[in-house]
Amino acid sequence: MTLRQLVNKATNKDNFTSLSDYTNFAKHYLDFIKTKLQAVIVSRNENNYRFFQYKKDGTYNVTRPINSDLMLSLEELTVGIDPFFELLDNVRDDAIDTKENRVLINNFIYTCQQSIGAVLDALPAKRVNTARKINGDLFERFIRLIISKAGVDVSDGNIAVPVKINGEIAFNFNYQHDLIIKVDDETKAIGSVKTSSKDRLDKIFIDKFLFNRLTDTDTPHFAIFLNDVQRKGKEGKYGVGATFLPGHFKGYTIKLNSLDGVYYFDIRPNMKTEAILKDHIKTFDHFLLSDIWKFIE
DNA sequence: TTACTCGGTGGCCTTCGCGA
DNA sequence: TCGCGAAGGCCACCGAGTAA
Repeated sequence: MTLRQLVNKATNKDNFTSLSDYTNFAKHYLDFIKTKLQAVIVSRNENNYRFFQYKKDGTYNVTRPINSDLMLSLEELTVGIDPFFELLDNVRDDAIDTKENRVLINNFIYTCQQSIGAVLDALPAKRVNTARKINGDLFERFIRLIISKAGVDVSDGNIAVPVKINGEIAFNFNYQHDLIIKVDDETKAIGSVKTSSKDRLDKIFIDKFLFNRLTDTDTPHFAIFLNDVQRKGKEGKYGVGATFLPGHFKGYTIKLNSLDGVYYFDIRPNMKTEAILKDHIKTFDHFLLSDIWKFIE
């Protein structure tokens, strides 16, 4: 596929309605980047990140940072497709829980999603906001498809919570949720899916606090993030900057309420070592192989 | 059909903190 | 005191949903 064809495909969300659509798109993109890039730029500050620069057909745009430790090659992705679908079908089987499968889950999903994001980075400057919106929506949809494939009833949508003043319903508080996990029509957990936590971390904590207070329930709330890095620097000096705010996370966790799960595909190093963070933040495989089943029990 | 609201993204800018 | 990188916040714009 040419870059133009990839961009045309990525900008139409109707092209992504099944898991196969995502894997096929990633295959085409990984095939493209093997030979048709202008350059691969290594991040100055964290060397495992790469930036792909397109040729003239992509107006020499430079992509978002791609974690080379997670991004699969075309060959690795192709070999991983059947095992990936098989493990989704048997995700509760103890035999599935191996180190290799956990790595496959995280890297496979990361690769498919970043393929879309990186293609959208080829859009001209005037369409960057379109690209951002589409990328976020497609990530949401991807995660819903994965959870659904694993056999869990999941949807998105609005939940209107009536707010009473002096015993009378005064107005409705509308929540738009990315993931609503249900069992027999009963909401068991609510999830947020975002490509990064940037500027939106606080809201997730506050949403849990208010929702449970208004509904007088203890509904679990969790969050799934793709990564928390963004490109920084100028031409020739590209690096990555973290967009995760550890102080805010710890503050809300300790002083408001902790979330019932926070999952990353591209987890930041400090999330694995810093107190409080390492107790509350895990990679996505933990969600799929264990935590989600606790929510629906 | 139109107007409006809400939630989504990542680049860019300012402020802060630390080391030389 | 200065310079640099990290941290934190602002912003523009888009798309979906909903009410009028």
